[in-house]
Amino acid sequence: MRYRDDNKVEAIFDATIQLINEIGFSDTSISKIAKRASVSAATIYIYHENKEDLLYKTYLKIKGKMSEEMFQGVDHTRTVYERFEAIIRNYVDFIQSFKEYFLFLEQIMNSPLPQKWCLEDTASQFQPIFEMFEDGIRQEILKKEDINMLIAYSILPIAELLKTHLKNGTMLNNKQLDSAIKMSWDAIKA
Amino acid sequence: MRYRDDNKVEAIFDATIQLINEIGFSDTSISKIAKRASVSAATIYIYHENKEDLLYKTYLKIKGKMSEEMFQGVDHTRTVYERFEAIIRNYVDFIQSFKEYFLFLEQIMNSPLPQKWCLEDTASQFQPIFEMFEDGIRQEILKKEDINMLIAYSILPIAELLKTHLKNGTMLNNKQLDSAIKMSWDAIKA
Amino acid sequence: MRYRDDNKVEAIFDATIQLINEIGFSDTSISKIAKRASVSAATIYIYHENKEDLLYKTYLKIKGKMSEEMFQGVDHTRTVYERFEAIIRNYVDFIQSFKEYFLFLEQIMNSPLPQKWCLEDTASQFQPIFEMFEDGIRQEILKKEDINMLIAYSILPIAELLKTHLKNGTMLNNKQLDSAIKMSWDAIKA
Amino acid sequence: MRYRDDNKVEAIFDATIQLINEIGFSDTSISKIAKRASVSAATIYIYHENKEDLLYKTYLKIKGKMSEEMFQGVDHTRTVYERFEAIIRNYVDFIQSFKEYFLFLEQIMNSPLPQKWCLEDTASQFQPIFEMFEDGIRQEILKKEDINMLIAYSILPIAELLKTHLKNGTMLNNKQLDSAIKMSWDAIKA
DNA sequence: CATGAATGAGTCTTCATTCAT
DNA sequence: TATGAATGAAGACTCATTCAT
Repeated sequence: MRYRDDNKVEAIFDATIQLINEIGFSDTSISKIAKRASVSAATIYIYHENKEDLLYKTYLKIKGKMSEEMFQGVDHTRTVYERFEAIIRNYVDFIQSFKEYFLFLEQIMNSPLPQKWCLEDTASQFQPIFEMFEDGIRQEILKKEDINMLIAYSILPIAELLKTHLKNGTMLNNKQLDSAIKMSWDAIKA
Repeated sequence: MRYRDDNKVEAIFDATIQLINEIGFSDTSISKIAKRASVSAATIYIYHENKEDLLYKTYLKIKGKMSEEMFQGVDHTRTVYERFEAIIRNYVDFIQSFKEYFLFLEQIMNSPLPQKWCLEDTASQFQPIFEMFEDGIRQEILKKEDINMLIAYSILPIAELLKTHLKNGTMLNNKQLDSAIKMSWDAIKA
Repeated sequence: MRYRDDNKVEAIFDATIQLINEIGFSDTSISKIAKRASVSAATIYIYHENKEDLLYKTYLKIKGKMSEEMFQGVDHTRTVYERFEAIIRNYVDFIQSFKEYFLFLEQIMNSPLPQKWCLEDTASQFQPIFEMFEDGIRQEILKKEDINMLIAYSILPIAELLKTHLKNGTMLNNKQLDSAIKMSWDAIKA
Repeated sequence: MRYRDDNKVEAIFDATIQLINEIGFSDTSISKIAKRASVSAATIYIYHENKEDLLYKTYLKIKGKMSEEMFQGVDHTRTVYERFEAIIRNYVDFIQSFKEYFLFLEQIMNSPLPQKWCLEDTASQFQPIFEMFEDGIRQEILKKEDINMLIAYSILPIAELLKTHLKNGTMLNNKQLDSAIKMSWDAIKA
């Protein structure tokens, strides 16, 4: 008996993300993914039940990677602001290091797929964000608003900004990033 | 000869938006659109060169509708803050009145299609936003930041918030909207 | 009541021949013909029952034109050889003056369409050829062979030769034509 | 994996030729070919890139078969006349044994397809004919004419004659064949 | 584990034709 | 007479998926 060939699995994962970013959802077929991954289309079905399952697993893997990167060095011993800044800087690093992952996620999140998948479960992965905001509210450092609102005003604008930069092929410099962090903080601070 | 039937054109437009929102890009086929619009698939090709052209025209039409709604009552005689609030409230009205249009746009904007279409031209439709922010900066009311940044911190969070509400089937109440507007202003004011 | 518009009829006729020569049978559609003829597809159905009828009428018209050209100045007062040479020279003139007609005919004649159309009737148009050969045989000037055979050895080679020239974009010069006529005569003379 | 099924390939080949001869170019569709070959339409695309590629490969295969048959027993040790007669008799055998192949070729050669395919390369397959004629001219046995002309007067009439017979459902008897060979020789001999 | 072969169902698109004007 | 609109049927081709090896 032979073992799971992680090279192939990885190649399929990469090909999927690349193609969806390059040509979009509706033009990305299993056979194109297979070709890009230098693998037979049938091989994909060894590791994934069907096309949607492939997308879902790809999505989960990226989301995992993202939360992993996002919360490095973020723990309860730090102040709310320290955690806030660390999370944002980690997020920016993630987006810039794994552009394709990020754009893939954006595309998925704006499609009807998440509805189909009932995605509450993944929320748990982002627990540290909720905790940080809750701590901030409790300590009266942050505005007493719904946490989704705090996210929408502090984290999402950063993502949006980077998205624009990625699409224009430009880079966000340190000064701009500092400004952005300041604006995020201004928007949510009490 | 028969005359151009605008009902058919409209039905195709509606069906396209509905289906893309319901089942997503890759599952929306011309024949499904035709069926939903109670029209022959061939009829679609009378009014649209091909599938992508159909999407593009649909996109343009919605974008037009959106800018039309967004700037009602917004003119240079108003203060920066008045214009700011009006635009945001118009935008919120648009999103809530034409949920499907909004979600369609989000889906398009996060796909690789816009890159293909080279969309700078449509920026002109949103001139009033740029003017408002430029005026605000000049009058030292607003932060001296890149305008994309101001947009990312004041307008997009609102969209994001509403997106969440739409997907959850909840409504944004007046109090929440007032808070949001305040947060937007806090984020960008000098 | 309006009258038959011969310009339109002619434009359709021309467009049909052009397209069939350029892109072939299977790629020539009514709508392409209509576009080339600057006419609505529906207009074609005023003058022709259906697509096959269009082809058939086009074929007949060309065949008529061809026999008309081929027998100019050919009558019983001339000797067999005179008639023979005249017919061949007329035929060469026809092919060179109306290349498209000729190539269209060749294409039709090598398709299964003639079988469908039962084309004995058009043979009568080429009566003078048969008479000439019959006279030649009776006068023991020509070989006592089946007339189709005499045609195959005297007239068809000329057509074949010109076909090659047409496809290469070259011209048959007078010397070559004289040689060809000599070879034709050698092949069939007693 | 499953192995390449040459029966399927052959069935597709046969079906293509049959249909093109029976109903012509424009009515022969991939799905009809598939049905006739008892194969899924998709299977055709495993072996052929597209419809035109299918036609082209079919054409090449037939042309190969034809040259193979045509030059059996034809070599330089034979006299020019011996080679001439052998080639013609082989050709006649080929046409009568593989009527469908022959008619298919005629139909292709009179369509615009060959122009698209730039067919000089296949000329090399028919080298022995050119060599025979060149030898004949050098030995002053044959007329000093362009070789295409010699072909047009000696070989093509035979093809034409057989075409007529095939379409009428009649057979060329030995006496007729002998006459034809004599006429061919008369036309080209010095 | 891996894959080329195979296919029914589906894709987008064009077809020949008719109809209302 | 002339034609844009309309469409069911069919076109070529690709899809996601399965199977035999």
